[in-house]
Amino acid sequence: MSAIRLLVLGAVRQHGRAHGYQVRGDLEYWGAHEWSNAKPGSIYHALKQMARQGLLHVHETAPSTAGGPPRTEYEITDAGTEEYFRLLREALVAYDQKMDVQSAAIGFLVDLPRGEAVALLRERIRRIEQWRTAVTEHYVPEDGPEQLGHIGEIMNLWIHRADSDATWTRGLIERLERGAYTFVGEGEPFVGVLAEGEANPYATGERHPEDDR
Amino acid sequence: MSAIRLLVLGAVRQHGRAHGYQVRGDLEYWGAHEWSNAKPGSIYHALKQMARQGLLHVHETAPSTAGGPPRTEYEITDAGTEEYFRLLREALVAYDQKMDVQSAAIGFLVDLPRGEAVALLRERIRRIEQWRTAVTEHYVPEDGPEQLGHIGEIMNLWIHRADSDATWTRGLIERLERGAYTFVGEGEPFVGVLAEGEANPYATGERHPEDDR
DNA sequence: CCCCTTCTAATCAAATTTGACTACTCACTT
DNA sequence: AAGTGAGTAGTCAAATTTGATTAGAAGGGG
Repeated sequence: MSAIRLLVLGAVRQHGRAHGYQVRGDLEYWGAHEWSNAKPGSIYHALKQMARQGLLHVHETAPSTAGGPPRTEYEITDAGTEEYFRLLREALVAYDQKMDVQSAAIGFLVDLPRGEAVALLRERIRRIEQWRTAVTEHYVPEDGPEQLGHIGEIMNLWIHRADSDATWTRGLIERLERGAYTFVGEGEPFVGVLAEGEANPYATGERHPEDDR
Repeated sequence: MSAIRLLVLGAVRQHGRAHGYQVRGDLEYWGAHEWSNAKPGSIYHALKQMARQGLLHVHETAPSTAGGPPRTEYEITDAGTEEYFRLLREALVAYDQKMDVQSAAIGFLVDLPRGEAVALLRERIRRIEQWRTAVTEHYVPEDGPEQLGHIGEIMNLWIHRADSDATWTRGLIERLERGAYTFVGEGEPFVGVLAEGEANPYATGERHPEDDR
């Protein structure tokens, strides 16, 4: 699955109550439109879908205070909160080549108690190592890896990525154990949302380097 | 874009003439169903779509020789071949966090002359470095990276990945320059396809470790 | 001979994603 | 007074992706 549900749930939750454009703004602030499918269409779709599934509650609201069509506000429900934490925990432990879910999870990491975050990251490392062993055993033919020819390079790439990812995760754990960042219940939380009316330095249209792909 | 078009075009091209199930088998042999969206539905859809766009030529063929519904065979057209090489070159130089396109490109690397492959990989490194610089400058706020709080870890992860990817690419270039693998025009090519009737050791259903995600 | 499983080959509905487009307001300019 | 551009908020059709399901043939056991 993609990261869109986690991202949208998390963004709505941080605001308490948010309309689509606000969610979109937050995710742009995070740079999420660069590394995930957090584009307008996907965001609005996810909001509607999750509202239908009872994860979000819909408030019909007065026409916009600042131009544009009337906006619909959403609020996270209990079921939504449950789903949010389920997705977050899963995203943290799951090893996957796809960056989007992992990046989203890092963004919401501080919603968990520090201890649990560290524990989940350790579990992540364990799974990466397990994955590595299994893949190595599974994809190396009996007659030696040469049998695969250049196709073996694909596996090589996976392994390299997995190792690099494990290393990075170890570094993060270390930083967290040294007390980096403010986790839930540790005082004034860091909020990655834009204040009302604050300009978004990373908004779309400013041209990011990645656009050149 | 996803890797499905490159994968399907490349698979059909290697066979000269192939039906959907054959393409599916090849991609499974490569492990592509693990790291890309090469699932039955997507493969058959891509075949039809690319046939409509003139990249593939359709042969209506007699009912299957071995059970199941009649199968449709496809052959790559000149336009398809052109598109194939365009996609392949693009995939090799483009830096993207998503593994699927890159893995697919590595799988078809030997369809290019060795010299060009190396040149494209060098260009890839150049782009990764450029991306790295741009991202670093762009996402570090004036008041120091601390402003971003734990959100900065997302950027940290990207950078780590980019560096690791560049390192891996350098390693591959080195191996290629030492003469590894057989490229187009260098004699008997390595074919990553299943021979008629050969059992697929990596087929779906055998349970791969990654399934545990 | 009938039932069950496996393999072959593909299709379909539903969900998601994309990219372009609509429509409205405000602040300026010509 | 009309036009332009930027920002706000969201919709829509088309394309793609997912996951389940269909359906025929072959093989084996009872």
